[in-house]
Amino acid sequence: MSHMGYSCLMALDRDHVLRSAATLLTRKSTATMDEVARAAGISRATLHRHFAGRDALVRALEALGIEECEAALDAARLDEGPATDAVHRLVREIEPAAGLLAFLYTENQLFEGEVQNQGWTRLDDRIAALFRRGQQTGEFRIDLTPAWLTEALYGLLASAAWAVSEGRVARKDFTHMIVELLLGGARRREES
Amino acid sequence: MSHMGYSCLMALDRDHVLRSAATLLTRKSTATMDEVARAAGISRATLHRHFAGRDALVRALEALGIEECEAALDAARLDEGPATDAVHRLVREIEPAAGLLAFLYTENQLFEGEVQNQGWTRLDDRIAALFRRGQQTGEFRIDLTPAWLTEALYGLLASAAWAVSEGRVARKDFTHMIVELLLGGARRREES
DNA sequence: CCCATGTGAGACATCTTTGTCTCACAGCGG
DNA sequence: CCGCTGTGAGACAAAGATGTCTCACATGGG
Repeated sequence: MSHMGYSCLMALDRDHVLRSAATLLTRKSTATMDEVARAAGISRATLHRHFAGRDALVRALEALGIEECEAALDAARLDEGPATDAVHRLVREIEPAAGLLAFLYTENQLFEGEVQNQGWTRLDDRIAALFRRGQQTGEFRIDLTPAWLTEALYGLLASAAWAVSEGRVARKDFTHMIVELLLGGARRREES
Repeated sequence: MSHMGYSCLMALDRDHVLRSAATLLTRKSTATMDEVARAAGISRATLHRHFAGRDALVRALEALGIEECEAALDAARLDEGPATDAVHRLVREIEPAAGLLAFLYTENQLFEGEVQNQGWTRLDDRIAALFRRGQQTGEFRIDLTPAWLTEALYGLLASAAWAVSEGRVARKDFTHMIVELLLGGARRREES
């Protein structure tokens, strides 16, 4: 059966292409289809055989980003233990996807009018639920809304991804910087 | 003298065009020159008479953004009083420019290779200096570098600007949300 | 009134990107 | 060896944005 060989190879290639595209577009969000193809080591024709067009590619990247985020959220076990620890696990798990996430986050600013991908709202809800849980257990303050904390998390992830890629901060500090700022803020804690 | 009438009108128009463009590009960063012109109530030809091309327009917007930030930093008197209060004043003063800033912040991610506008590094330095001062006075923790805090401030400003423009958070909470998260974090303070 | 200046409308060529198509070639299985 | 499949290279037209130019018009000052 040629079908099996076909679909397997295509699937592998498709995933490889997708990840190459993610890496490239993370750095240069305006990269052309030709550049994307070149970065994946294939020709533009073959790239078009995988993804009908640029829109399809971006939507596939969106699906990949959502998928990786969902996986990160699952791995972080947001429902278990103190919300504080859950946030820490979340950031640690989501770090590898931060670059892609930053690309999609800014990309989505253009889709203002269009339909919001259901996957994002689902992610938003899961993350916001974590913050809400932290508020209910008394770990988090209640004057900052879960929606804002979720948005802020995205912003910090994007900022940190860019800052790391430009060498302004060390990659190894990624999780620590985000978690500490998000949870603890810049103000020095009083010794208790 | 036709020169005076000319330059005065042009200067007024130019500023008006620039602010219209800022408003539009803040919402839709890929707006076309024609849309920019239409938004400013002028024709594409006239827009071209003010700004040689799209690059020139973006660079003028960059200059405007830098100028407004500098003004905000001046108005915030970063050197006076507790650093905590200075951060608060800074965010309050910079709020009107947050949308433009968000546009330029993401736009700058594309200029990775090119020369970094000296104006940005100057702003970065002034803001980082504020955080460093706060660390020296013992107000701020020292395990978060001034560079990261500066970057995080940009990220939070952009996130908040987008969240407000999409109605996910209330505009009146803008300053409070950013300042409280940046300084205090999400974790609830122990009652002292 | 007349003219200079700035403007709007639109035509136009150019450039870039995109999407489609064709053709030749390499690899692999039968 | 033959044929099938996927690929690369390139040509091609279409679309969109940009930059330039011309021309008619309005307006305001001399």
